[in-house]
Amino acid sequence: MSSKKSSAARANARARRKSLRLHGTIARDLGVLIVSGRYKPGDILNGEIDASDRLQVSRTAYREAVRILAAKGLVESRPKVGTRVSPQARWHMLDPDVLSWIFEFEPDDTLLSNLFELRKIVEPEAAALAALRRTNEELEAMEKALQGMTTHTLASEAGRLADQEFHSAMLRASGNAFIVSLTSGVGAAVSWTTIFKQRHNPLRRDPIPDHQKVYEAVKASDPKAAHAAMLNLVELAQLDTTNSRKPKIAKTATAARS
Amino acid sequence: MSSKKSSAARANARARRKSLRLHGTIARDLGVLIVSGRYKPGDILNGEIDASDRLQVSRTAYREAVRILAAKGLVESRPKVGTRVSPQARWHMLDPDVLSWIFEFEPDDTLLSNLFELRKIVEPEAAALAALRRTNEELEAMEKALQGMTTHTLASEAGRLADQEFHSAMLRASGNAFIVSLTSGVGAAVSWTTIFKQRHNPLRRDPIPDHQKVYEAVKASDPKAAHAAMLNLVELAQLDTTNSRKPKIAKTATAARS
DNA sequence: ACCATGAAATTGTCTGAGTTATATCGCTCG
DNA sequence: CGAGCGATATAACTCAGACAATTTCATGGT
Repeated sequence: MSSKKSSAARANARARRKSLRLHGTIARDLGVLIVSGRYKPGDILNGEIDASDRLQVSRTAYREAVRILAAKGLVESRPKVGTRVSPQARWHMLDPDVLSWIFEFEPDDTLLSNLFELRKIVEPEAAALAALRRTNEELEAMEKALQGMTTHTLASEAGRLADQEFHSAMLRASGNAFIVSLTSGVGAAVSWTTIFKQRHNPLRRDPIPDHQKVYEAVKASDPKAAHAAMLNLVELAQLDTTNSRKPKIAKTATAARS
Repeated sequence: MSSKKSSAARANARARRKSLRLHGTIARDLGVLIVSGRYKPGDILNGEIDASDRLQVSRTAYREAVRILAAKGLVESRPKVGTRVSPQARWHMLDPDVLSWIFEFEPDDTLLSNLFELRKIVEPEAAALAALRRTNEELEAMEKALQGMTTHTLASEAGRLADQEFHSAMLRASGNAFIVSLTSGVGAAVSWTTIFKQRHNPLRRDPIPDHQKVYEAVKASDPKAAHAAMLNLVELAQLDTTNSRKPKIAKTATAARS
């Protein structure tokens, strides 16, 4: 009786944002615990029965959550030994969910700079490819995104999405399916950049002209110029996030460890 | 009665290689059907009951398989509508499993050249970073892999693994977690290169000296030289796979795009 | 023409039982 | 004393069947 009534309440309480099912929210919760370091590689999760019991969910839901985590390389489970957290090298760091779980809290400085490092490697080349291969359709998508960035303020939700869409369209225009699949990574970084800037840093300069330059180069089918403009754009974004951080001693993980 | 006896037989028959569980083999089978184009984006899979019935497995196992596919971006399932194949842009192309499913059969020419395109972008930069950041441990791993490539023939399983390990160690030495997570992609390409060469193409030239050059540059902490040597290495590998294929109409993506 | 209401279909969740794989321990044998 | 081998315990794995929740779609009322 009581279990039936509380069931709906619990489910509602869990499914905060988005339309996540129960197994989805469990996967997300566990995933965040793992990528945030609360569970460390090598650790063994509680058995299915204990864990599902503790979370007040059925073993089915818990197992499906674990399947999701395993599919993303975060855990590995074997009979008789249990489900253990995989070493970080096996994690699918560029998986959109893993990435969003990492950015759920203020991410590690190292990880953030690593992400920008990859962006600086890939995005300029992607822009160069886009200059050679873009279709008119993709070009229009970029232009539309640019317009979105001007009409809405950049700090707003709509502005942030427009920024993401600009970079996303650029990757799509590269015509390379593997580069396209890096969209989520770029999006996470873009999103975090604006959020961070909004919180800690007054608008340093208007980034729209920099975007415009990339667009123009792609429109003119000039790979070299597109490469240079995109590299410049990403470097500026990185400055906005990493440069002016408060020199905190140890806010999160470092202090809690050992 | 009969169901119990046949159960073990069926499971055995499915779990061909590796220690895949039932849900794993189902996920793999469905995944291959999707990435190979047998199921196209927008298609809706049979309902859980029909599907699990057809495959002679429980609904639980089938559902867990679908969870895996959903976690990799291949499908999306909603109540009342069903489980539909996602557009290719949402697939996690760099997921190790997705990649291996793609390479299960002779992969698409376009996809293969796209993968090499990404390698040519990332690996040289990774080598340059490795030249700056490598630890002695990682350097030793590279040297060990090089030795493995010389002692075993390259066409052999051991030789192929050594080749993969060389590139893997290089990415690890870049010190960038996101670059490390691209290891599977590089590994798939390397693996496919040697397999293809073995099948279609007599050994064009000894690739070991080219590997050696990269290693020397990294050892000497010379990023520019490492970059150049790695780029050369990847380009030669690409030649081995793409160049001497039957001359279809168009070589890569350029023609397919309007 | 539009909005509300209900029914149908599909995935989602739960329960409890039985099965299978595997690490560990203890035994025997060399 | 060490190495191989078999029983055992423990975890994940699979199954079956029921019920709940969600969303689409049609239907009827306004």
